[in-house]
Amino acid sequence: MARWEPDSRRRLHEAAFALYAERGFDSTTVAEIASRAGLTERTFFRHFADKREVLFAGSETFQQAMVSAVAGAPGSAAPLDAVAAGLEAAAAQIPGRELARQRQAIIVANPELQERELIKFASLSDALTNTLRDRGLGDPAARLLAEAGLAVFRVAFDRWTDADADADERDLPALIQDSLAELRGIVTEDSRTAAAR
Amino acid sequence: MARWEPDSRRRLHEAAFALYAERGFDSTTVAEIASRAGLTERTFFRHFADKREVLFAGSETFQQAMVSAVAGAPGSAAPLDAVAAGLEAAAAQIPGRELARQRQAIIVANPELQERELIKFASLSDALTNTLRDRGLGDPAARLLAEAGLAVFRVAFDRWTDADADADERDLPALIQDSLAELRGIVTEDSRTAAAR
DNA sequence: CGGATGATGTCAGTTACTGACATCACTCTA
DNA sequence: TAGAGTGATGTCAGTAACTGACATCATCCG
Repeated sequence: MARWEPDSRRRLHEAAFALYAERGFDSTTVAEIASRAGLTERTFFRHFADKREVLFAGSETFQQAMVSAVAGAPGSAAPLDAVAAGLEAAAAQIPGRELARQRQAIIVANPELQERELIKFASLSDALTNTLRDRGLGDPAARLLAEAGLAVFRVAFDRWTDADADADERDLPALIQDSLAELRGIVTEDSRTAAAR
Repeated sequence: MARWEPDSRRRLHEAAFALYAERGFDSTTVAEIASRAGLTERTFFRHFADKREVLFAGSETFQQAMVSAVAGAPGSAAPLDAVAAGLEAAAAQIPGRELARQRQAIIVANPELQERELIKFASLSDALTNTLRDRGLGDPAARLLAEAGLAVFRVAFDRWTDADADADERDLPALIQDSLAELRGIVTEDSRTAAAR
């Protein structure tokens, strides 16, 4: 028999997520999380930098998927199409809608968690900007496109999680395409029409 | 003689700022701040919600100045001009360049402080979006303009603080105008020119 | 003159997080 | 195959952010 059960990190993650969902983030102590996972508090902090980081565990993978897809898009592809590929690749990293919904509910209920989410998005934006620069984009264009792309993702993601659970809704990739089409519409639209909005 | 020295909050603010600048944010304890201000730790937390909030003390005033100026711009003014007025009014709230520089140095050295700054900007963005909606702007337009306006502010502010201290540089309002002009240029530019950047 | 007020002090407690060291199944090597 | 490493975990003590409850006492107001 192994000295330790093998999946400490996964068990900690599941325990934390469940407790945050049940009692709320603030009312959950790290000691309780560790205890439910059959481990100690000290071990929790060996796997996660802090109490918040549990909810952002997949973020490196997420960022990596996005960046790789953008970098790997054909050189002939338009910048916005490369970004679209990145968004879809990132979306594929997200597990299931119900989990995403629960996670989002935990985050919006707590300002500290919103702060953490904001800095994760900022890091994503930086990485995406650099990747677009590597594709030959100029300085303001790369940053603007990165920000716009992430805005598209956020809009699509919010629609996906806000959708009524009972209705069988469109999936995330489809919503990303929709949102992207809206962005194209707004940007392409001539200025007289835009001013009338 | 008064029972308490009158400016507790100001003294705490000055003490905290000085210590953060000298030793860094992490290496400063609230007990030290309170002690330098001639007060107790408990009193610190009566004036500031947490250790970070000291560095964002003016943010409500800042936001108020910006929102008021945008709301008070003549109804005939173009949305972007109303935003420009807001940015200048907000800039007027900023004390001096040397203080701003020191503050920025403290913040960029610490991720927790960057998180806090991000959420302050998010709040600013929400307020600005709502104000623009009140002026009759549509839904995606208001948000986009708010974000673009704040981006302009950030660019101008960074230039202002990064400028060599010895050279007598342009002031913040002038840099805001410059940055705004660049935004107008990028947005107005026809798409063939933009693609070549 | 006396009670209400409000900013501060005091104190005890909780909890996130850290560093140092011990443990012990497993593995690799001589 | 013995014995030295390795690595994930446990144990323990400590620091510091933050909170709640209650005391104090100059000032203000009736």
